[in-house]
Amino acid sequence: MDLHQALKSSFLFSGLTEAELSQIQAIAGIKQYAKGELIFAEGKEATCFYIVASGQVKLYKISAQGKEQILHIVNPGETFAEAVMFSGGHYPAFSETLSHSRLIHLPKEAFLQLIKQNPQLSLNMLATLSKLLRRLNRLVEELSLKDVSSRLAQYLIEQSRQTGQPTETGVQLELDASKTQLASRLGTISETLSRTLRKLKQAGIIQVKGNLITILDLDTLNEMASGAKYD
Amino acid sequence: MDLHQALKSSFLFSGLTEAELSQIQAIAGIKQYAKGELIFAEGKEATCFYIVASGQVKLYKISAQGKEQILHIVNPGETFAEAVMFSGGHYPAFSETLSHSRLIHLPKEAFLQLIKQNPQLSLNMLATLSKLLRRLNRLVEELSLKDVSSRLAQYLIEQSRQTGQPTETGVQLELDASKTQLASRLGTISETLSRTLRKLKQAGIIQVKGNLITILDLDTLNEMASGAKYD
DNA sequence: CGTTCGCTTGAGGCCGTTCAAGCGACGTGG
DNA sequence: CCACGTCGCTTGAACGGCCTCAAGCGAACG
Repeated sequence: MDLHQALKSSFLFSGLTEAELSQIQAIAGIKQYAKGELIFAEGKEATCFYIVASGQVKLYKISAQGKEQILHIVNPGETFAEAVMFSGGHYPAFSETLSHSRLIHLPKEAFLQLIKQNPQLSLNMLATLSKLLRRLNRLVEELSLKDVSSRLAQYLIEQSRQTGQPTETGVQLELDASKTQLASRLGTISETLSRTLRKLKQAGIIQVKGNLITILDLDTLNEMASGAKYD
Repeated sequence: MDLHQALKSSFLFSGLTEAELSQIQAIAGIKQYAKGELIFAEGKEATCFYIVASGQVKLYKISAQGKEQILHIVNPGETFAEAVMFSGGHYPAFSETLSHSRLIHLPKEAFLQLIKQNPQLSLNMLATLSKLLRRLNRLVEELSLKDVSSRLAQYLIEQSRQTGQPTETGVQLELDASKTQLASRLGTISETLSRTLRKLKQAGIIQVKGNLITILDLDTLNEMASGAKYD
């Protein structure tokens, strides 16, 4: 996927004319990153925002004790750190590649000029930020009000909706990151995730083979995701 | 504060001409709410967003077990539920007045038209959403990575910066809501908050008199807020 | 073949919640 | 004016979910 293609495939730029895309392309750059490379640190001065052309990026926070909480995993075609253009001059979290990645970077000031001139771009950006808000809203809800089982159940359901393959026994899904990363995303640690998976497996709700999971009992899983207690 | 004044004093409408303000005023309505009144329920179809003219509003989620997590407390001049205009047709949380309040409501569709025609309004809205994102980012960080003592310490520090009064012994601040509400905002319950306050009091870090709190040892409080463990 | 890495499993402990009771302030009605 | 209810807050005891620490295991890789 080249720069032009990548820009075109991103939601943020949908509905723009070729001429407008060219304007954006003119200020964009692309760069390769190795796996596990730091893109920016929390608190660092923000100069640009990013689009993932290929690979995978995680946004995360770290506690004083070293525990990590993943805020978001960014997949190809998606943007991140958009919000730095409109408030605050510093990145609010850490960002790191999960695999070999190619990232398009767009300088903050130049892009801000384009937004001011382009109403459609403004509206797309508003929609993008709104979606982020909803996602974070749900993350807060999960962390504060639900236990690990609920969060895992909810994640499995969502993942199965997006990438699930029906099989004889149930819907099969593939974890989109390592179990350690998943744990961090669910606001817990790998040990606890491992135990929780085992619990669901022993209860006959799911089946686990490496990072392939088959949902055997969707009804019970739905109940758990809603926060009901499970014995 | 009348409707025109309230609109004018809101950040969202800063930098607009009188003519533009009139356009907004034309589609706005105002309504009185008693204390504890529900403004909208989570999942209800979203028809408009709101500005607080007077009073106080809480946005919150509720777990299946009945535990409440406050996402945000909205004060006069501030807006809420803006994001419903750009993504999703349903309110993502509950909303309820904390005191007798007057709220301006702006119908979603009509306001969207104004935004499309007004670049400055778009930019203001982008800035508003960005701030919300930052706030939620921090809430996630606190809930996931910090214990109750840290969260309380951070809250006290922020509150003292905003509304603190210097006294002989230290900075005095007033809790902007009941302790039960504060607990919900900090992601805990009133019992735990009560115990945590007592712990800080006994350690000589703060002094508590009703909802007046004096910070005696800001240095230690800062350490606690950063997430360092306290013995 | 040794090392590293991701994952799993167990034991132990802590933080925060749940359940329960008590207290003072406040408002209402007898 | 007092009795009684409610409400917000506090305190105690006990439980439980999740984290910490520690060890072991298989797979990948140099």
